[in-house]
Amino acid sequence: MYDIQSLQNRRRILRNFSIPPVEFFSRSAEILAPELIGCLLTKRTCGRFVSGIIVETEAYTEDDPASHSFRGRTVRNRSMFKRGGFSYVYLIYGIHNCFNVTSGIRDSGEAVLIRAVKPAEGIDIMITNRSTDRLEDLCSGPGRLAQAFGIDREHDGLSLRGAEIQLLRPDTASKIDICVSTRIGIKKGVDLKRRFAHMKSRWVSV
DNA sequence: GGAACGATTGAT
DNA sequence: TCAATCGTTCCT
Repeated sequence: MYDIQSLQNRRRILRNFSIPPVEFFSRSAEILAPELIGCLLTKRTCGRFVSGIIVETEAYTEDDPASHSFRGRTVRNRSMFKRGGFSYVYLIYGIHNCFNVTSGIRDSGEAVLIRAVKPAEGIDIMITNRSTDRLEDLCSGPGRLAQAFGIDREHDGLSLRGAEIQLLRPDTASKIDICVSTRIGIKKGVDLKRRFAHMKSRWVSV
């Protein structure tokens, strides 16, 4: 579908973002996770684009009992051991997909879970995918976000500097107030403060 | 081969 | 508070 309004909206959004260098992702998950707040996650789908500004993340490292990589490499978590800048997508509770950004060097087994974004582009697609038109419910939570973007395990292991999914960094560093807290929904590593959220954002989960 | 469980969500 | 739902992991 040729949609001049969508194209104009995309041009306006992309004006302030660009593909970060590989080194951006090669830092440890704890460093990268807060840096991803304010970045743009964008995905191509059926000739259109869905995108949003990241407002909530969580860091997972290999020495962390809550991390999928804690017990080493398996069939499911193998993407976590790629170098930084790739997707790690897994199914949770047999129902929901969760989207992660790998970080660190190759074999380090680190990733950042993207828990929420502020919808920016393709909101009509998100509404269709999510079967709700309540904007706060579209992408506030990892399962919701993946559903809104149409992300599933088919998108596991993709480069986030590639054609299908891109993670773009703002060109000008603006000061963002970030709230650090314990992570959501885990039973191990509960005391580690590795959740990062845009302060007072209406778009974060819980 | 089988059991237990999980980085969640939505309805009650 | 609880059910949904299934791939992965780990144990036998």
